Amino acid sequence: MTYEDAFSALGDSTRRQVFEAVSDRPRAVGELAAGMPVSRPAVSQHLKVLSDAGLVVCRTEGTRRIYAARPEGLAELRAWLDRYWSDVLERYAAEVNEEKE
Amino acid sequence: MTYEDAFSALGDSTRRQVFEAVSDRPRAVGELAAGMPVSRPAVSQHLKVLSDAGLVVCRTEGTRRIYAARPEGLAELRAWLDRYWSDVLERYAAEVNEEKE
DNA sequence: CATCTTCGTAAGTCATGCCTTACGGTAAGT
DNA sequence: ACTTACCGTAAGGCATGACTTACGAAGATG
Repeated sequence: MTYEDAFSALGDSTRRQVFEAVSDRPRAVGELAAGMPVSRPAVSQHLKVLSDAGLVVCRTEGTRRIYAARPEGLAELRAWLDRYWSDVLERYAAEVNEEKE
Repeated sequence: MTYEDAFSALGDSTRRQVFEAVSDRPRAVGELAAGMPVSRPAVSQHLKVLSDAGLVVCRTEGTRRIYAARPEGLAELRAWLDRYWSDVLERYAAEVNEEKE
């Protein structure tokens, strides 16, 4: 939902791995778990966190759940980071100027 | 150092708060701890993590350690996110096209 | 209808890491 | 030199959360 949720969600290494896998292309839960060192339920739980953070979406296909990356989720994070980055640069420049006086 | 370190570091809520405080303007450790609900050593430990991740830098001023945000750290994260975002968009567009066939 | 596949959730275990108190070290002031 | 201010680190307690196994639900298959 917010950039904070995105940071918290992507803060975990395994969860980043899951997110990168579904970013490559949409995948089912079992397919994701097959390429990872953790169990399928663990992947399911990670997907729930990513979903709550608005980073992935899910569609049902028979008995399978296909998860895909949600571009808007990354966009929020990107927007925040862009604004924050320019703020930091501004204040950084101001600091350097003060230093010179 | 890498974008992964940045994500891990900013994944914690308290640490984000510390980082945002030093982004506003450079501050000493005690000054940071004064405006936060945790102890000074806790802030010190968070600053170490942020420093290892390349997100903050430190200069000594008498007995005080002044911490400041490091723009390059955010830049790395931003660069990764930009590239990653465009990749996701590409693949997302490709998915939509396949869906239409 | 029976079975198999695929998955989410519950319950419990266990490790990660966040926080605290205690201590030592360096620099400035008197 | 002694005291004070400021900080990093060590050690330990403790909560959060990541992981596992077990179970039940929903759809496909025969």
